[in-house]
Parts: sequence; structure tokens; C-alpha cells
Amino acid sequence: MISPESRRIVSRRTRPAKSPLSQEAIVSTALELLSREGMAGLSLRKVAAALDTGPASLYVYVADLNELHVLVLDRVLGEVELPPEQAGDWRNRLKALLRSYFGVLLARPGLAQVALSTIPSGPNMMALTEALLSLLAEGGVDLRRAAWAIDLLLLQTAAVAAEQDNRRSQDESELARVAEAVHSVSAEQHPNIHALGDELVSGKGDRHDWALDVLINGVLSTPRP
Amino acid sequence: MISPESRRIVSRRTRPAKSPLSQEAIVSTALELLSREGMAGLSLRKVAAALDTGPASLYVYVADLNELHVLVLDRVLGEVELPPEQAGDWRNRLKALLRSYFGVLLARPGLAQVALSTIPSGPNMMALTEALLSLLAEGGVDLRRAAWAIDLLLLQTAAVAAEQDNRRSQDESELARVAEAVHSVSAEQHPNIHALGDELVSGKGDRHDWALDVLINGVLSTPRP
DNA sequence: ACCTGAACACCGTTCAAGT
DNA sequence: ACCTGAACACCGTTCAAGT
Repeated sequence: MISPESRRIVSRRTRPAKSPLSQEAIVSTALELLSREGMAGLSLRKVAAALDTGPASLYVYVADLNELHVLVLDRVLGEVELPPEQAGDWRNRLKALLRSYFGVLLARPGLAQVALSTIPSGPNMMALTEALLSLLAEGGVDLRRAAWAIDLLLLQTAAVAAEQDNRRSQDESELARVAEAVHSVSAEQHPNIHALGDELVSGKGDRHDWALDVLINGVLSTPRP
Repeated sequence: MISPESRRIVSRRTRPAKSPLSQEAIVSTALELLSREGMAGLSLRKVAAALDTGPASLYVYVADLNELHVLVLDRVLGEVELPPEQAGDWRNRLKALLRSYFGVLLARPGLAQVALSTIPSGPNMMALTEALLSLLAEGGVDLRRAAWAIDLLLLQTAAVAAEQDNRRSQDESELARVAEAVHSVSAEQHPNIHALGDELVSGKGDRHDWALDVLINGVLSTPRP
């Protein structure tokens, strides 16, 4: 009988560079590809190729592409920084937490889209959820309202991240098309759009902070029906 | 020289069922496929097949898949109902307008995702934008703040629609996985999640109205920095 | 100018066959 | 139990050749 140790040594000698397949290795490789190539790199075939195997081999560890998305997302959510209690009042800590979530989603191209199209349930998402709930509770929001509020806050943050990521990856001609459409409306047809002009298309970068204040103020002043 | 009329008659006789290719015909066909098959039906190859031609033929009228998305989205936005002035105060009309937008996005599976990943600039989007701006102006929101607010309102509405569409198209096992994750946390680890339980995963359907009030209240009480 | 067939470079997923 | 090659049923896009 061959012990596990000797088996490992033999396999190391014959194929020194190839680590054994595992869900963890698959997720790590997928994350590397996502960081380098964006959403386009996050394919089962590319992950398999990077691990020097065929795509069929991955199905032992991962049910389908959607499960890979869920796993990659939760892995990355481990990078979200939960603010310490000394970091200010609950509102500032809440905003810091959501800004960290925002930054993590924007750090990899395409990740925000993944966050919008999957329903994560991993341990890191649970930790983030719990932290948000307890910050809102500290702010005097009752728990049932907080449950609805964190959905709103997480969804809005992911959506803004996805929008900015789109803008980043789209060529300039797309943005020029929008700007042209806005400028070509007449004052009679659409007076408000005409009056705003560039204000409607430019400077989308620094609105997230304002958006967070809008949401927090709104949550504080709007009880559940 | 052959007049357009005689040319049309000849072409009718030889190929009675096949309408001539045009951007309009392509968008209509794409919309039919989207309604029937969802996002999976919205492919250039399927549109071409439905029009009885090869995929290469479409590139005369449409630059790429993204442009088709933009065109389909703006076509559908024509169905959004702009509320008449008699329909109540500005707040109720604003909510009615966004609910109409919400309903249009949800009427076709996958359309909300399209709305989140494209930057529309067609005439129907302009009309919707103008209507939102003028309703907010009526509510006393200054125009510069309104410009930021409508981004927030449109993005949130599309994101909630996309989330509900996801939920609808995903199999129940996905939702069961989330519910299981929530129920399996201990009271010591995550007391707030534990206390909420099902409240966190169920009844996501009727929150959009509350979300709209949160956003409107937030916008009213949060000036631009 | 418009249309087409064929090709290129990809996808996710399944399945029978191997170890 | 795990891995694999090969196949199936798709994609978007390009290009040379036709009309």
C-alpha cells in the first residue's frame, strides 16, 4: 500500500509545477484571471487552461459557472475592511465600510457585474451583512428596517460600481455619443436637459459619497410600511 | 431607371415572406426574441436566423452587439408611461413614473441587466430624463441636485429590477442555499442575522415602493456638497 | 451598397472512457 | 473518486467574394 506522503512525492517529481486540483486552487486561478483580464478572463476554459487541464476536470469541484462566480465574489469580499470601533460615529463607520466594499468591487474589472447577478451567501458576505446591521442598530434603526436598508445600500453600491466600471471599460466613442445626444436637444423640446448640458454626463466619479448620505438620510426618515 | 415602387413589387413576387433588412426590422426581431427567450435569445446569430439570413448581414445596420442592446433598450423605453398632470402631486407622479420604468424593465427577462450595462441615449431615454427632472423641479429640488438624483433613481430602479429578474430566473436551489446560510449562523457569531432569520431572505418583492420613498426623502434632505 | 458563406477564435456543458 | 479527450451546441466578429 502506498502512503499519501509517498504518492505526493512521486507526483511532485513527475509534474513539479502542477498543483493538485481543488476548489481553492480553481477560485484562486479564476481570481488571478479576473484581475488581469476582467470579466472576459473569468471563463471555465481559461481557468482550466491556466491549471493545465481540460474544462471538464473542473466540474468535480464546481457545479457550473455561476457557482464559480459566487465563490470568487465571496473570496474577494474577505478584503472588505470592517471599520474598528474607534473610527468615528456609526454613520462614518457605515460609510467607511460601504466605501471599502465599493473599492473592492471596483478593484477588479467586471466584479461589480458579478455582484449584481449573483446572490452571495458565503462567510464573508455574512460578516459584511452582520457589520452593516449592527452599525444601523447603533444608529437607532430598528432591526426590521435595517434588514431592508442593507439590501438597498449593498445594491446601490454594487450598481454604482458596475456603472463606473462600465464607463471605464467602454471606449470614448460611447461617452461621446451620450454627450452628443444631450447637447443636441433643443430648449423647447427638453428645457431641463438643455439647461443642464454637461452637468448630466460629466463628473460621475465623486457622487457615491453623496449617494450614501442620501440613502442613510432616507433610511432614517422612512419607516417601513 | 427602375422606380422604387416597381422594385418593391418585383422583390415581393420573388421573396414574398422576406421583409427587407433594416435597423428597425432587426430591433423588432431582437425584441421578440428577448420577450420569448430572455437574455439568452438576444444574440446576433438568432436575430439573423429569425430574419432568414446570416449573422454577417446584420453588421450593415448595427455596429455590434452592444449597439443592438442600446437600440432595443431605447425602443422598449417608449412603453414607459409619462404620468399626466392630473395624476396627483409631484411625488406621486414621480413614483408612478419610476414604477412604470420598473415594470417595463421587468416585463422582459434580462432587460434590466441590459439597462445596467449600457448607457442609453435614445429619444425615449431623453423624454424619461426630462420628465424626471421636471417632476423634481416641481418638488422644489434645484436642477443641479436633480441631475444627480435622477441618476440615483434610475440606477436603483434598474438594479432592483435586475435583482428580482435574477431571483425569478434562478432555480429554487439557489434561494435555498441562501436561506440555509442565513439559518446556519449562530447567535454568538452573528447575533443580528440570527435574530432576523427569514426576514433577510423573504418578501423582497414589495420593497421597491419603500425604496423609492427612501430615495426621495433622502434627496430632499441631502444637498449637494 | 448590400448581402453572403465560410472561417476564426472563442464559449459552457456532457459523456464515455480511462486510471 | 478523479481526470481526460472529444464532442455538442452554441457565441461575436471578420473577410473575401459575390450581386
